Amino acid sequence: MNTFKKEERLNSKKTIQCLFASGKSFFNYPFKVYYLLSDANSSTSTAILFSVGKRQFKKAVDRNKLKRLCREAYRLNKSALIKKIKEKEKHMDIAVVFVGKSIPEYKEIEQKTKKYLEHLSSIV
RNA sequence: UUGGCUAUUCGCUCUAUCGCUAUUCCGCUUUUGUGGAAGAGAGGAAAGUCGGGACAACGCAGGACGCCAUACUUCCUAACAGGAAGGUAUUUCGUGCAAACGGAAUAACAGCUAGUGCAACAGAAAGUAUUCCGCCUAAGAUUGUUUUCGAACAGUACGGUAAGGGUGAAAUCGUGGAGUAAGAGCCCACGCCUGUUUAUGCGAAUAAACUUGAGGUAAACCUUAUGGGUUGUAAGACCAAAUAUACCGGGAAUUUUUUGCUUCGGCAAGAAUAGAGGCUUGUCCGGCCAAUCCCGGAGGGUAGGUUGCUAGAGCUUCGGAGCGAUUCGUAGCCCAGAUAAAUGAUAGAGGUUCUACUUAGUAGAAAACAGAAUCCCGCUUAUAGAAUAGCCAAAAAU
RNA sequence: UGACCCAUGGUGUAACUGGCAACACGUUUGAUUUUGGUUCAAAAGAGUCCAGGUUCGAGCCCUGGUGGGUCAA
Repeated sequence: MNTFKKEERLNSKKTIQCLFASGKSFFNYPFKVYYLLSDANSSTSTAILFSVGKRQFKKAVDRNKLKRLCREAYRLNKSALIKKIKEKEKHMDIAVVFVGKSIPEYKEIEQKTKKYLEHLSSIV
């Protein structure tokens, strides 16, 4: 099922700081992706957060909309990555930062999301 | 009919699939987790944080001052810098010969007759008025001439004069008359304005009579009246986990210490508790502040959860009170509660507006401002488009 | 979420208690020099973030907005 529960989201201050400090990153315009691989220690295999900067988008409406679109795209396309990580018995923290300066269409976001998910699964 | 302004109301709807957030019910397992079902899930401004409350914590009691806010009147409200009704002033439109009346808009609309201050440049003078130009020579002063030695005539300003000129944003009430040497609210009439009294009105005020003649500026200091303690839900309360012992509060018991004498029980003298200093809402008054033991809190560390948290100055219907803001009663309803941040995506149908084709259908396009974070009441700002009412303007028809 | 501050030539700052918006650097032109720099002489460049109001007169006072920044954790 294409669910997206709270456990799959990254919401601890400590782990987020750890991720940005010691995680690796790559660009895939309009996204910048941070990730950190570790051994499996919890029930879930991935935890992700989406971020849109206040500098690019001043209005809260735009930021909310972008985050929702990104989350929707991830929810519908994440199954392949999770499967692969589960086989290897690992855990991955991911942070996706939106770097672009205009709001793209949903289809465009979906394509880019697929790309970076493929990249991540190849790393695993 | 079109356009503008003001006020009020609304600000896309429905269906399917896949999700997210909490709630209720059922099943399985049962600390909890998991599966299914049901109905619910951003706004008129959620924004700005500009007023005002609710709620909470804090101060060692209390008082004075300071500071801040408000400012025509009455009413409404939990309260307000909000609203309603009314008054006054200004602007504007209409009617009218005019006086005036009516409509609309705007107003930080208490007090310079409480005190202090300020007014560049220009100008004589910017505030107890004053003589730069001008005007006058009546009285007094002074110069000259004449002289019947009483004075007369002609000048003058160091005399009189604020009517006129010029300067300025502003020049000591305005217009007309009387008056005078020339002039002046010096006097008179009308007007404006200040105060008092009377009448009407709850009141702001209005009207009449008498009186006064006094420049502007309070979004200058200030005065008067009224109100305000300060800080804010990241306030605060609780649980779990964690635990060296600085510091603080409360209670208990005593005074303590130095030197000298001693019969070792005490006695005598001095010092400390005074002052200074510190703490206490912005200041002052005022208040509190030595050491030992016990109890409690707190610091450090760990950084999670619960609560506060959403049933309320709540919404809707009907009826009453009031010009109105608003309020009273009755019946019904439950309407977001997230926490690195839920309220979304896709597809289809319909409605609205615009454009094109063409003549009532087809095709295409568009849909603003904007996202809860303790909650309410207002204000301000942003806003595609739609509806209703009033006013204004233009055009057309009758 | 709450509290608060600032905005003036291209840049950095002034402007007392409302009265001609000033200074430095930079820019341009000329002189000096074989040329450049230094130095000297001159010139241009703003109407004070925006919109209203008070006032005879606002950079300054008042109101509303815009943009930027600071603090509390």
